[in-house]
Amino acid sequence: MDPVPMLLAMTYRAMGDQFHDRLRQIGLEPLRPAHGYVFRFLKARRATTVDIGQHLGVTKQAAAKIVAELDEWGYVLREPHPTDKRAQYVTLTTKGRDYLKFADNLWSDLEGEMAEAIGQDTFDTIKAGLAAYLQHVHGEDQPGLRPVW
Amino acid sequence: MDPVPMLLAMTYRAMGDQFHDRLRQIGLEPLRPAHGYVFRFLKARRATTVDIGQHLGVTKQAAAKIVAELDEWGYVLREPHPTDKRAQYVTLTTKGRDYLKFADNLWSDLEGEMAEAIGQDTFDTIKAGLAAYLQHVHGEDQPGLRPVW
DNA sequence: TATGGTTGGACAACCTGGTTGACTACTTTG
DNA sequence: CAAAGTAGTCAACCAGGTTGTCCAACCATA
Repeated sequence: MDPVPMLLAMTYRAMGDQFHDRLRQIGLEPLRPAHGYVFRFLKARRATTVDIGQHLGVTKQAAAKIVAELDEWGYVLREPHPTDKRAQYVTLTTKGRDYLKFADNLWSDLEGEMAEAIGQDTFDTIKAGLAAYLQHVHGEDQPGLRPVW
Repeated sequence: MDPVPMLLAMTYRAMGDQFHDRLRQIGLEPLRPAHGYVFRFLKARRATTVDIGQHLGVTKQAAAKIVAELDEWGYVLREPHPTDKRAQYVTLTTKGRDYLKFADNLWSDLEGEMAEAIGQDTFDTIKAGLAAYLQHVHGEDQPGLRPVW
């Protein structure tokens, strides 16, 4: 039997490919995973480019490129920070929120299909088990590990 | 709760980081995941560069680069194909087999720690569940999806 | 058995998503 | 109020892939 990380990677790819294909079928431009992470992050909080880089675990320069793309495509916009003249808050536009909502629905469809294929109990155990493991290794704090230069 | 693919990715990264760190601690050069895939593939069969690319899901050119590295570092060697003068079989050296053995032990250590953290039953269910899901989406054949130009 | 299509491998140019490094403008702190 | 730290940008570079092209060898078939 393959070691768990290989199973994780293969499952991730299998689900990701399906996600991608269905977005394309519907004619929605398939953004990259990092964009999804950003949307999900911005949904819950106001954040600067540096915050986003921190969360993604990449440098602020890399984060800036991603934000610039999303801005250009109309998914986010940058507004001046109320108190810090250097900084900008990045916020989701309506287009961004709609995309996220759509993607979330699609993810739950795919999760549903997975649950159907392997059994709801098994599915639930997987989800809870992985979450518990992450809790165990990371404690409370989110992954963002690497320094943000 | 995060959608399953995010959990998969985060767990993958968490385990991978630990794997990487421990290899470094021991002073073994940490190869990239792709190299591990190649070792595991070569353990079971004799294969050409094209076969490897097929299995990794990358172009034969990309596969050739990886094989060239592994050759240079002494983990594999290329021998003439017995019947096809164009082709070469790529085979693991002793160094390659030792590395794989060591890595496999490390993986099972990490799996053991995961099982301890979340419970053996849960761990077993995750492993079997993911395997079942992959079986369901891919059928018998391994992932190698993209065309090998 | 000659021939035309296919395949393994190599070389080169290029693309993408990241990195480091340096710099400016602003903020925070001692 | 000076010194250290931080948000953001620009630019150069790097790694790991991609296309595109080619040659030599293979294979099917007429």
